[in-house]
Amino acid sequence: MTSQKSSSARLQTAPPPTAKEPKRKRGIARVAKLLDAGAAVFAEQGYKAATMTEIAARAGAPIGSLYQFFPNKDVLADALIARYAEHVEAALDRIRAEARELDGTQLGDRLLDVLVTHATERSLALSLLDARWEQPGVRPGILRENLRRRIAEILSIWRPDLAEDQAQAMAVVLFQAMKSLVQLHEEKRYPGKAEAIAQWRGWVQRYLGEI
Amino acid sequence: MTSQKSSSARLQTAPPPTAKEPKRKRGIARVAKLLDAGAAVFAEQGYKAATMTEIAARAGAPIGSLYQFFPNKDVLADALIARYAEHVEAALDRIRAEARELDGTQLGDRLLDVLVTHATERSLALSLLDARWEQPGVRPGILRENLRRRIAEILSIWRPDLAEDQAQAMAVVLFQAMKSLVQLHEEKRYPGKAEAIAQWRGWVQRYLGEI
Amino acid sequence: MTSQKSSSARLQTAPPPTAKEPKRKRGIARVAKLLDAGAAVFAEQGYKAATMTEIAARAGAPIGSLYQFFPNKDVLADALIARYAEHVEAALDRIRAEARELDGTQLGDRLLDVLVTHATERSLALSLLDARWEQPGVRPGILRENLRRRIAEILSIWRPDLAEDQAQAMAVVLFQAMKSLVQLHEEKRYPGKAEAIAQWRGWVQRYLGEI
Amino acid sequence: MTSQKSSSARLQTAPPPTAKEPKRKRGIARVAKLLDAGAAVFAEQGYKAATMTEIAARAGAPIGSLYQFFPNKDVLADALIARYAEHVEAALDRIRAEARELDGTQLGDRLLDVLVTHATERSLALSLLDARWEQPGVRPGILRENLRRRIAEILSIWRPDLAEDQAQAMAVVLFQAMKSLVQLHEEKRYPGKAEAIAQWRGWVQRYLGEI
DNA sequence: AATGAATGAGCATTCATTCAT
DNA sequence: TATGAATGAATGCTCATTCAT
Repeated sequence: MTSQKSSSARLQTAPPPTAKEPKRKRGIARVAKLLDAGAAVFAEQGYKAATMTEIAARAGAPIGSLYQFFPNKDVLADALIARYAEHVEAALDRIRAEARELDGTQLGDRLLDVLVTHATERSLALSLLDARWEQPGVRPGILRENLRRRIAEILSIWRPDLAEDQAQAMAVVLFQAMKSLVQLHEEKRYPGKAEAIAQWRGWVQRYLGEI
Repeated sequence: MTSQKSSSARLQTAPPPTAKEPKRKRGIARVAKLLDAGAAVFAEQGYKAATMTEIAARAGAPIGSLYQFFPNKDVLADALIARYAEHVEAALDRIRAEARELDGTQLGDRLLDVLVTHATERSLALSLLDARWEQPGVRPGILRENLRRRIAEILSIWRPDLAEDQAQAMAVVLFQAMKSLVQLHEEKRYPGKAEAIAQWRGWVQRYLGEI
Repeated sequence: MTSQKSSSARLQTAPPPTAKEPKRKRGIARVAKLLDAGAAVFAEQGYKAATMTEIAARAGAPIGSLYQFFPNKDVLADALIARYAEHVEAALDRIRAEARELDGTQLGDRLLDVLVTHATERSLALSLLDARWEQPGVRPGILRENLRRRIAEILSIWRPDLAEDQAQAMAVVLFQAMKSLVQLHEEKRYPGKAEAIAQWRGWVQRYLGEI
Repeated sequence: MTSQKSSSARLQTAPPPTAKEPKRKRGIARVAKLLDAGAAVFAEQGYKAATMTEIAARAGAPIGSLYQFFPNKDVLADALIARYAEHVEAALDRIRAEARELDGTQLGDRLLDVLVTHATERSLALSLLDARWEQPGVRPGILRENLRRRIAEILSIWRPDLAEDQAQAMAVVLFQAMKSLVQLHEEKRYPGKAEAIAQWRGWVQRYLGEI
């Protein structure tokens, strides 16, 4: 009575659903549109409030198409995280490659830019990196962990004499500062915004300069 | 968000629904319990995922009773914000009263503590102060604005020579730092947590010390 | 991300959903109507094809009401089985009480009547007792097992010298004969129906008479 | 069940969709595989729960290919019935050819074997011959009618002095007994299974022996 | 006034069927 | 002709809110 799918489903655990790679040109464009729409809606409304119907509508796609590629809401969210993670990790890798040649001010700037550029994804970042969402073993937590580790690595390359746990703690601080800057950017308009953002940057630069 | 379909709505503007003030002792206690339950559930699940039924259940109250005092979910959320605002504003007022006698380190500590103490409400704070909740004219934005203004006032009292827009920008930075510390606290457990929190505090103290 | 309900749900396994007992008069009547509608629709269309919407509509109830009492389709089906089981088991108990005084013809007739009377539930029986539906540990299988055991008991009381496994095998045969008679009754109209039903009865009577 | 909304349907009656006869060797093999897969899936899950996608997948064929030969689910089901009917009718024809030389025991055995052999199709038979499915003018009813008529013919040949309506009623009884034996076989495992099956056979043999 | 059953719009998801490639 | 992506109506189920008791 309980779900009972294909007979095999009773024996082997069904494979965890994953995003399907589009094969034809049309599909690739559509998946991109769906991801964009998903990013926008998740960012605006949060995971729970975002509706698959609205995401599909905003992508100009029928609901069935959305489900063709992303068999459920979780998978879509994961795909979004993965896409975002790629950007961010690539950016961090680039910084790492040149870390040795940067001074504190430069490194601070470069790190802060990682999350702040890509205006499109900035507000998604807020959702994705949010510590709430948490469910053990699920993506956002892994992403945060991952990013913090990469930042710590950059710090260790940058100042090889830094103790490992020092680098770790600093990475946490820096990562928080990076997210905070996004928050400062994203809030709609408030007195002192521009100046505050400038101060925040300066603050981070000094934090690294003092090492 | 407010759906409001009472037939009269077409003719006269219906009065905006508001939380009902409890009159008797019994009511006061019940409202407190409902608010506590609401805070807990909103904090755990977020606004959308929180259900009125669970909130009532967790308060040990019948659902009808919940609606007696809070005619809809929005009103409950607003009431939660208001209650939280009271705490926080009171705390800021206390700091303001003694601002003149504090040095940078002390002021930093005191400000940071404002959001971090009250462990119960800490994760609610994250929800409430989140820039994403935004809905034009709705509470969280007003609260943020309000708190930033008060912080600016404290700064002006503390360093009377500070230009007004300087104080304003610093207030934005400090408020962001305060929220960030809550985030650092609230995320479940991650390497470097304790040390990072300590560094964050030190960072804020220095920020104020440098003035 | 996966469902995440009340925080407790993460720790304790959520209690398996069960039918809610109606408390007020209105509810009792409504539940009865819902069960009748469910019986009709399940009987006509089978478990999978039956839709909750149609069941609610046929009971003249809004869908929400259906779910108020039967939190999901499985629970409704289980309740139906339970209701049916009660009738049938009671009928078998009555036969058992007088088994000793019956001759083979009488016992055969009485057993055959158990499933055939209650015209309303006759076609539900076909669904419920159907060996397909099967899913280990789920109701219909348990019901069949149960009924066969009771029939075997009746046989043992009726002819105390019967070996236990003899009684068991005979119970299987008789139970199958009982279900078959329902099938003979339920098929809409076909040549020879009345006479065939009579022969089937006679056949069963002789089967018991020969013991 | 047939939804049929081609625009032409409003003007000319659309020709009822039918299974397409495969022309080439490749097609014949593929159709056979599709039918096998269909039989398996329908048998396991029932008509409604079986999905065209799974049937195609299990046949290793693309879904488009399935629809090439069977323009909708009903047509596939009908084709399955037709294929099954052929087997069974052929088997009955063989019995008819030698009916005159059989005694009751032998005839009973031969008839019972008709549905019980072909283990693969046994559980499909349960689905196909099931009196629910009924939809006016649809295949399973016709098949049942057909089989009963053939059984009646066999009886008339076997005992030429049997009145026609006597043969008819007996055919109904025998056909029911044949289906019941399949049910006894198909139910997974239960105490007394083997012995009950033996008794059922004996019972049918005696039924015919008494004529 | 207090309660909790009743309501139904809305949500995630499935799947028969079509049709562009 | 053969394929499998695309489509959207239909399904099971939830939950804010109302209202009879």
